[in-house]
Amino acid sequence: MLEFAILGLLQDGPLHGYELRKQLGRRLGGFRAFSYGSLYPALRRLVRAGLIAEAPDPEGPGHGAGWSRRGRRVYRITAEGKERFADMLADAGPQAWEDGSFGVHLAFFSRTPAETRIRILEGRRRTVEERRDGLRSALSRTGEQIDRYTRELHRLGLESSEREVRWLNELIATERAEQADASGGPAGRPHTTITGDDAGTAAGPGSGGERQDETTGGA
Amino acid sequence: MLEFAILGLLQDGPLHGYELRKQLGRRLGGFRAFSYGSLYPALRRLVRAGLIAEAPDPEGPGHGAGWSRRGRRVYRITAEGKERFADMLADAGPQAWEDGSFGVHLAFFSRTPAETRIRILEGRRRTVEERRDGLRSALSRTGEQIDRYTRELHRLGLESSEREVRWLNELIATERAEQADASGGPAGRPHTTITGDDAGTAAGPGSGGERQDETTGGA
DNA sequence: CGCCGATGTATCGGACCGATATGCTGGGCG
DNA sequence: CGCCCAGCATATCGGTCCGATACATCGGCG
Repeated sequence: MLEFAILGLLQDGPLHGYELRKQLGRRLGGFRAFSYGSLYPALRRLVRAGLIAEAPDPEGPGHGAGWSRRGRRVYRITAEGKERFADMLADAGPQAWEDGSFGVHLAFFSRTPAETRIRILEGRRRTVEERRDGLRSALSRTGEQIDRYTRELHRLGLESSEREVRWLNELIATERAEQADASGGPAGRPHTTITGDDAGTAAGPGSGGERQDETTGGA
Repeated sequence: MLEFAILGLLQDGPLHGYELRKQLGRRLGGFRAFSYGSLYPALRRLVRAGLIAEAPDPEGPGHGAGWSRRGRRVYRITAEGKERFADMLADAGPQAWEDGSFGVHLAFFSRTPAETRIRILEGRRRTVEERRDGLRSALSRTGEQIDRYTRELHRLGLESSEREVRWLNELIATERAEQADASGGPAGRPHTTITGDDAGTAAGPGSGGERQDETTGGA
C-alpha cells in the first residue's frame, strides 16, 4: 500500500521522503499516516526494484543525483515505475476495498480507469453493507444482556456504516452518470437507474450535511 | 492491545482461542478483528508471563488441564493476570485514545474506574476534534485546485469526526451525570439521561462516525 | 551568538496481518 | 453404512507498518 502511494505521489514530480510523507498525510486527511519507519525502507525497496530513482535536488546546489544541500534525497519515478503503477491502478483486487486500502486507492482515483473506479466503489459498498447489517442485527436482538458501552460502540459503528453507504451511493451515481455521459452522448442507455439506493432518506434534523454534488467534470 | 483484550475477555470465564477471537470480534463490532496469527502467540506470551494459565475444558472429558476433546486449549486468567488487567484499566496512557486502542478500551469500559473513563473519553474527544479541525480548514481553503476525490474523502472524514464528537459528548455527559449522582444524592440511577451538554443538536438517533484502520478507516 | 523549532534521514524491536498447513468432528446424503 | 464437506481449532511464517529513538542541519529570533 505504501509503495503504491509513493508511486502515485511521485507522478506529479520528484519529492524527498519528508515531503512525501506530508503530502500523503494531507491527501489522506489524517486517515492514514505512514511513519518514517515504513517510508524510508519502502523508498529503498522501490529503488532496488527500479521503480523510482534518486534525482538531483532542484533547490540545492546539485551534485548530480544523490545528496543535496540539506542532506535531502530526492526521488523521481522511472518509466518502469509508471508502468507498474498503471497496472496496480487497473488491477485493484478485492483487498482494494478493505478499510486500510480503500482510502489510499480513492486518493488516486483521478488516475484510475473509470470502470475500475466503479468496481472499487461497489466492492467497498458491499463490504460496508455487510458490516452495517451485522451491527444492525447485533443491536436489534436481545436488547438487554449486552454491555452498555459495547452497545454504544455498535451504535457508532452502525451509523458510521450507514453514512458511508450513503456517501458511496452518491459517488457511484456520479460515476455512472459521467460514464454514460462520456460514452453515449445524450442518447445513452438507462444504465444509471438501477442503483438500489436504499438509503434514500434525507439526513435528519440537525446537522444536515446534505449537499447535492455538483457535476464537476474532473478527471 | 491484544493482550489487554484477552485479559479482559477471560475475566468472564475460561475460553479457548477460537472462541476468544469470535467474542472479541463481536464486542468490537468488526471494528477491530485480531487474526489468529496474533492471537495464538499472544496466548503463549501471556502463559509464559503467568497472567493466564491452561484450564480443563468443561465440555471435554477432562484430562486435567491441557488438550481436550477437540484439541482445544482452554485458558483461564490467573490472580496475577487480574491484577495486571486492573492496572492497565486504571493507567490508560495517552495512546488509549488513538484510533486502534480506543475501541478496545471502550469494550471493557464497565470494568474501568469512572474517572479513567472520563479521562479516556475526553482524550479521545480532543484527538477527534483536532482531526476534524484539520479537515475543516483543508476543505474550506482553496476550494479549487485539490483533487475532487480527495475532497470527497475529506468530506467523509469530516462528517465522521463531527458525528463522533457528538457521540462522545453524549457519553461524557452521561458519565458526569452518573458520577455526580453517585457521589451526591440518594436518588435512583440515571440510566440513559441524555443531557445535551455542548453538543448543540438534540440527539435523535444520532451519532456515529469513527474509523479509520483503518486502518484502517471509514473512508 | 546561542538556542530552538522545523527539516531531514535513518534504524530497531515489536505488533499485527494474511496466507497457509494440518487435523478433528459432526451432520447430511446416497 | 461409508463418504465427503463445512465448521471448529491450533499453529507457523513472511511481511508490512508503527513508535520510539537517534542524530544532524537550517533558519530565525532575542
